[in-house]
Amino acid sequence: MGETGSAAEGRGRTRIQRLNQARLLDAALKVFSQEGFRAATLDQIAAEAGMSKPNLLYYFASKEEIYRAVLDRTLDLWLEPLRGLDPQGDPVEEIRAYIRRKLEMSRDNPQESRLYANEILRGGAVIMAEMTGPLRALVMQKAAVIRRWIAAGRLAPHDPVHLIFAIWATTQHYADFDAQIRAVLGEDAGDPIEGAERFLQQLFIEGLRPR
Amino acid sequence: MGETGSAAEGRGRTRIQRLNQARLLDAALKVFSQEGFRAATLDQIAAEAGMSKPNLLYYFASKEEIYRAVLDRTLDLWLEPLRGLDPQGDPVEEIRAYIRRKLEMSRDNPQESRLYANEILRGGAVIMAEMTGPLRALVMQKAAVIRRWIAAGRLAPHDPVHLIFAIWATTQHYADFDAQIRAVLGEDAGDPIEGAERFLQQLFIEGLRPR
DNA sequence: GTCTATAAAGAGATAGAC
DNA sequence: GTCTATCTCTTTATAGAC
Repeated sequence: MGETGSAAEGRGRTRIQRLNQARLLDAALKVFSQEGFRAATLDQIAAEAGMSKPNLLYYFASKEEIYRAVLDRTLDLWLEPLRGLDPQGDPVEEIRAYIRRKLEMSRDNPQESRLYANEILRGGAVIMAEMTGPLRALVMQKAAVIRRWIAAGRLAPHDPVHLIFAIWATTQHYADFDAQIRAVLGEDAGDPIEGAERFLQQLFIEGLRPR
Repeated sequence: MGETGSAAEGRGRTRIQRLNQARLLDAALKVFSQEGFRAATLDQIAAEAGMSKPNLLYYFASKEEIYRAVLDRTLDLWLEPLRGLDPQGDPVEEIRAYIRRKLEMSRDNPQESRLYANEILRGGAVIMAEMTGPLRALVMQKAAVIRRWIAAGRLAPHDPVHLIFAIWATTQHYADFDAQIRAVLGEDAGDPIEGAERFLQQLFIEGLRPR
C-alpha cells in the first residue's frame, strides 16, 4: 500500500495529490499576492498551475478554501523572524539580526509579504483570529523582553511595540512598495535592499544603543 | 446665465453637477481604497453615493475613468508633506515637522494612503508616470537638500533616499496596517498614532542628530 | 483524477423612457 | 439628469462523461 495506495485515502495523501496541491498553492500565492482575494480569479490560478479550473476545484472546494490554505501555509514562516529574537542574546545584536532576517524575508518572500498586505488593507477579517491571538501574544512576549533590556540599561528607552511596528514597516516596505521604490530609484540603482540594510541598521542601532 | 444655465455646458459645470461629482469621488475613494481597483464595484460606489449605477456612468464614462479621477485628485495632497521640507529651515526641526505632517496625513486621510498602497501593490501601472516623473523628481530634489545638510555637519550621515523611504513606511503603516495595529494593541490602547508620534520622533531624531 | 459543458450569479456598460 | 430594463461578458461552482 503506502503512498501509492488508491482506496480510502483522504485528499492530499498520494504523492501526485500532494504535488498538485503544492503546485496550486504556489500558483495561488502568486495570484492572490498580486491581486488580493476578491480580484484574483480561479482561471488565473489554474492557468498559473497549468491545470484546468474544475481540477483546481477538485483539490480545493472553493476560492475561499484555497485562499485560507495559502494564508495558513505562510503564517508560520511570517512569524519566524520575530520568534528568533533571543532574550539571552546581546540586545543591540539581537535587534540587528532581527532587522536582517526581516529584510531577507522581503527579498526572498515578497509574495508572502504582499499577500498579508492585501489581506490587512481589506480589514484582515480572514486572519483576525491569528492577529488577536498568536501574533498579539508573540509581540507582547517579545516586547516584554525588550522592556527588560531597557530596564537593565542595555537599550535606550523606546516603546517596544512601536519599535516592532517600525521594523515591520520599514522592512516590509521593500517588498510591498517595490514598484514605487524602483520607480524612484531608477533601474540602474542596483538592489534596493542592500541600501536598505545599511541604512536601517545604522538608523535603528544609533537610535537604540544606550548612551 | 452663469452657473445655473442649462445649455451648452460641459460636464461638471453646474452646481449640482459639481456636487454630484464630488459625492461620487468621495464614495469612489472609500470603496477603491478598501477594495482596490479590480475588486471594487460600481454598485458599491453608486450605493455609497446614494445614486444609481447608470447615473454614476453619466458622470464618469467608465470604471477606469472614475478611478483615475480619484487618484488624480489625491496625488497633490499626497506630495504636500514632502514639498514642505524647507531647505532654509533647521535640519532636525524640518525632519521632525515632516514626520509630524506624514502622521497627520495617516490619521486624517487614511483612505488616500490605502488607495495608493493598493495601487502600488498591484504594480502601480496606472500611476507609474507620476512615480517616475514628479514623485521621483521631488524625492531627488529633497534628497539633495538633505545631502547638503549632512555635508554641512548639521545631520548625521545617512542615505537620504532610504531615509525618506523609512519615513514613508513608518508613518503610512499606521493607515495601511490599521487593522493589524489595533489587533495587536487591543481596543483599550488609545490612539495608536499618538504613541507612534512619540516613538518615531525619538527614533529618527536620535538617529539623525549630528554627534 | 481530469476533462467539457453549463448553470447561476455578478458586474460593466448601454438603450431608451421620463 | 435620472431612472428601469437589459445586453454581454466574466467568474464561481457543479454535472457528468471518460
